[in-house]
Amino acid sequence: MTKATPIDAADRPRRRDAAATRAAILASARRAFAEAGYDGAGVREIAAGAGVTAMLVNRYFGSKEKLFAEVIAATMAAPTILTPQNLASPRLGETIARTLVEITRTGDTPLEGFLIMLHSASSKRAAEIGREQIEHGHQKTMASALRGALAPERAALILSMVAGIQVMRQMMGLPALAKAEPEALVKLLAPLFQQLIDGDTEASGR
Amino acid sequence: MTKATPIDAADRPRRRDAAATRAAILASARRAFAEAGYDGAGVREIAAGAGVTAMLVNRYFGSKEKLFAEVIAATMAAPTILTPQNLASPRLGETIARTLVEITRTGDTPLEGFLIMLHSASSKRAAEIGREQIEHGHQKTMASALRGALAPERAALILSMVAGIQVMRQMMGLPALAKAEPEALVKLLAPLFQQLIDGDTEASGR
DNA sequence: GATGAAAGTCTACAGGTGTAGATAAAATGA
DNA sequence: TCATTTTATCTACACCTGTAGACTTTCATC
Repeated sequence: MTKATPIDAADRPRRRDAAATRAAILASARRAFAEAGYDGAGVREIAAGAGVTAMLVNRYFGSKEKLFAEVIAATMAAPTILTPQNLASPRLGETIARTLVEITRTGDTPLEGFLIMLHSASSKRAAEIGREQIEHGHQKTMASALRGALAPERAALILSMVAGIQVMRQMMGLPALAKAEPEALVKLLAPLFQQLIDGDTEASGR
Repeated sequence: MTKATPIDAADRPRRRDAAATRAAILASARRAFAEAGYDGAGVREIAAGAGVTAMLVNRYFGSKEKLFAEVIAATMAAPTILTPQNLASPRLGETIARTLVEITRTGDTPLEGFLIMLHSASSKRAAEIGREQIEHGHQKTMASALRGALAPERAALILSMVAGIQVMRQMMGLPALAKAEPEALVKLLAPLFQQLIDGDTEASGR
């Protein structure tokens, strides 16, 4: 046998380097959390993925909870489809839809933070950490960029739709979505997103 | 203090009744799974909620996994907002939106099956059970009731939106949604659902 | 009232969890 | 080359998990 099941550059007996080890643990944790959620991913498993021992994880991050918080913060900070500059695009609805469909098809990383959060939402503490990050990292940013009434609600609904699609397509693997023609989904979703972005119609009229 | 924390009719030393005990366990399990998910809810906890011992749970249901499957089947079978007869309504979009908003506000039971599934989606086995139920209990029913092209995809997207709102409003507790004016959310959501129901616009035009 | 079956509980096990403290190995300084 | 500090591991501990087998209590029927 070669080794255990190491990740990336962790297969060679990495030279003692605190920063690199920390990064390796963070990367392994990110992957493990995305796959199994907060409760499902064990510290020993995360450590093994980074090529170290479980105890080192706590030594670097204090506790599993703090490690999770840092992973969430890191993944949420990465640029996603929901960046402010994207909000300037004219056909933003289609952009969001297309990116979302593509990401949920390939399981790409830009929305990994969201996925981790969804997988971990059953844990109360993890949900709390995730909500904080979503609220400050996405919802408020989007809301301030949207014009018109009910901006916070509209922003939150956009995030809800993203979350819903991720749940059904990536987590549940609902065949109708998982095997759907990507372009067809984009055509269906684009006007929905656009509608929430514009916030037109009877949003003001009572 | 009265007793421990029993449920419903389990506070009085229930007369020995297999059917009633089974039902009590099922009810307790339903509540526990909805709150903590498959992994989060323990057999002992479920049993305590029904006023029995953990071993009795396995005696009645074989295993935790089988108990979960039965809970899911029961909650999914209950009538929800997504029933076929509702699909005949003219302003169905608004009906769905209003019901969804109301249910996610009060935490009412009609969508509890969905909530359980979302909380349990991190467990692979639980997700598999849930997907099967969703697919056959909702998605296919809806799809066959929808007219026009891409019916399966549109049905799945409606379910995705329901799931997304539940996640953000009930599980994450995103303030912008949790504290939003119900009627405002309905006004925002109704046209989105209606659009997926009608399936009009450029769905056919390429 | 005794008997047999049903309903429920007790004890226990093997495995897993996160984490604390002491210990070993490697790198860096003198 | 020796000493010191950093980096990483070993051992261990409480606790919790789902579940199996033996045991005790209650009920219904003869």
